Amino acid sequence: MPELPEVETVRRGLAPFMEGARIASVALNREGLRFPFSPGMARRMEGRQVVGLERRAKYLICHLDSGESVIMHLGMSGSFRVEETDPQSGRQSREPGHGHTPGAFYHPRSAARAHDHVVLYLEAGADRQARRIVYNDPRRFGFMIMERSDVLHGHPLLAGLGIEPVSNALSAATLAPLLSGRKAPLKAVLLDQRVIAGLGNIYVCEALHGAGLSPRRRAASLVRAGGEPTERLERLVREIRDVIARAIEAGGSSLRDHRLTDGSLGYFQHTFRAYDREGEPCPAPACGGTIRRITQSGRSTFYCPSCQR
DNA sequence: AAGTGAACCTGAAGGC
DNA sequence: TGCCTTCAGGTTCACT
Repeated sequence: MPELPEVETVRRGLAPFMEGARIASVALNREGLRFPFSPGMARRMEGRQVVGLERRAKYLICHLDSGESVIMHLGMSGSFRVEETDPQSGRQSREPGHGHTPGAFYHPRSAARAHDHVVLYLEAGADRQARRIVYNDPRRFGFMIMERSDVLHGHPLLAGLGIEPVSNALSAATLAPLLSGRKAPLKAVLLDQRVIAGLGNIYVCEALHGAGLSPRRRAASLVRAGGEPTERLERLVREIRDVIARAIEAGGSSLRDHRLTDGSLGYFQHTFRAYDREGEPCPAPACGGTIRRITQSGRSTFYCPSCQR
């Protein structure tokens, strides 16, 4: 499901409700997801205050005042929703608009749903309502595990991550040594989280189309023999930054599962130029080509053979 | 060593 | 209608 823009959208949706809130209780509705939940995870979260909600690549990291953090990943089909609960009864509010915080979203469909695996119950406070944060994940490729905050960086899941695309660390100069010598297709290398952390199938396809580069080209072909980045690599970096920024702005792409935490849809999918557009005319100016679909290392690639060389 | 493909799991969509 | 196949935004592990 979610690539970096979707995860960032989720983070922005959750942060106003979670940061500063205290976790009253936690319901784990199964033993685990892709991995078992950490031992005593619910108990270790209960009574703790959320001091920050951070994103790294496609990971969400929830920092608690206990000095522990929860590392979360949405896998292919994970999503969060925020529900307001009646502080008196603890049940769901029935009427929208009554006494709810401005900017807090009311969910008319508030009943528990299939695949609701984790529920965080947040305490009411002086200026906040009682709420619950519900994690739903039909395919269960996502996970939540706990780790001490001071050693988070060294956790095996996070330690090997590559360049964060929405940071100054991403540049042709930093990317060049990572592509140098790699004869795998450019598409495959851009999907490698150890190179750039956060890109997925959609945004790699879109960035390559924007840059006019073939997904089949060898990754090393964007680096000169001396290790210097080529003009093509400079262009690719600009496209990556641009497509990620525009997608975040649009609330991500909603194909099937992705929802903003208020239940609304991202709309970046309407601006796809190549992804999922097999057989359609290439939107590049004066190209006249047709978007093709091929398979590369088991994943669909969408590209225009005419303008992507 | 590096690159490819299968596996994990459920649900939606399309073909017949 | 219903059954079957294919595919899906990710990651890891086992092969070659």
